[in-house]
Amino acid sequence: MDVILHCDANSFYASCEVVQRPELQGLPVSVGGDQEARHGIVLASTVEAKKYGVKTGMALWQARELCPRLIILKPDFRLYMEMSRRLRQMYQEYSPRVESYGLDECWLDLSEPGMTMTEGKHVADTLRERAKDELGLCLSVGVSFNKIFSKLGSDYQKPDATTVITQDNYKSIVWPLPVSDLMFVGPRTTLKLRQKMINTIGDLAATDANLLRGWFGKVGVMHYANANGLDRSPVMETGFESAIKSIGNSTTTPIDMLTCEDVKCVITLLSESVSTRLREAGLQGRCISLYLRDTDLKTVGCQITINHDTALCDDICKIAMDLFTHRGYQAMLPLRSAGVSVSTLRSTMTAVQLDLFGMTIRRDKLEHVERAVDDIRRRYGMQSVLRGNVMAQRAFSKINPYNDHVIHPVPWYAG
DNA sequence: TCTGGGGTCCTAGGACCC
DNA sequence: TCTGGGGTCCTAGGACCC
Repeated sequence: MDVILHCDANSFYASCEVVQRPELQGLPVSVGGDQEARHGIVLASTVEAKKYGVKTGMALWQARELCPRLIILKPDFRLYMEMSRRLRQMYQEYSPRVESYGLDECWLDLSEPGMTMTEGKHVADTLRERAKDELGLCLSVGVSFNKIFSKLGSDYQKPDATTVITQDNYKSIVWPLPVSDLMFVGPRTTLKLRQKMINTIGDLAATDANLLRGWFGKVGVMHYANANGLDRSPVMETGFESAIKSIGNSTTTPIDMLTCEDVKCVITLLSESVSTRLREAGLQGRCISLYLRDTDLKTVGCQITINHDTALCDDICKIAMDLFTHRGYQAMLPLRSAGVSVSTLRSTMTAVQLDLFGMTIRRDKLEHVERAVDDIRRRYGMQSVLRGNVMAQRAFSKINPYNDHVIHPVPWYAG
């Protein structure tokens, strides 16, 4: 029988902090993202903080208004990654197929001949006990016959609960829930569905699949299948990692970017981080994207595909700046946020064609220089080497996209 | 002074080639 | 010379996840 568990560590970031610092137990604690920028948000909160209405995604200043005593901590991703690793290690004792979904969620596939939902629930309860005893973390677990329903089950009751959704009871448990509870049904889709009088997952399940295809394309067909318990996407083998498709950094600056020089400074910093991360991953790419957000929060993105792969900061920065200047984005100044990313990636191991004009040699030299800088920065910190145009811009030079970025991959789209 | 940052996939239109 | 179909690549934008 197919038995799939979805384990969700409740308030993961905040809980990790409390585990490490027991004196915070019982106090309202939140972990805040990006406190240096103006619009830091709440990444996670303890139960005590939630009592005041503090929620994930809320601006930090709003959270402080709701709860003046709120203790706001800087995120410590090293700690979260370590706790995440220990959790996964525990899960792996129960299944050879443990698929991570972010740092705090996993699917476990217990399917095998003779397996039952009852046994699945037993494993779920055991995991919750062990997580509490051995790691100090609280889990909510969904047990079901597919990934979508097990995920829904782990959201159904929290914190610290197991929910079992079977072929026999899903119509009574799942169908009365609002459509927005279904994975991949976000705010926009919910709104569109509501306008068509489709409010519950049951309503969605009863809607003609072709109608949904007409409204939402192939994603609509996926919604139909998910609502009807027809999802059969596999839980990936432990250790499976999907290929990286893009590497990028973006940042909301401490003060608005007012001039082209400001923008250049920020784009330089972003490009340096992206370039270093590409080298670390052994990747290079040929599609360079620029993203900008102005003070009205209007965002635009543009991209260009060049005729060679690159991981050079020099290239990435120059091309991103070309996009900025040659497409009239100066008109968007002042800017609040900017991003640079590289996609259409290839492994550096893949052989490159040598050109006849010495370009390859020149690029090799540049790469040597950039690698040397990587090395110095690894040893003495990111600020140990700064470009001239960056050093000149005091307000932006302390932005550190490389250190701030969160390793938090969320692959898999059931489409 | 109102949602940060890092990703993935899908779609539609245009360009270009056969 | 004109027309149509099909495939692929590129770009912008939308939607979703944690």
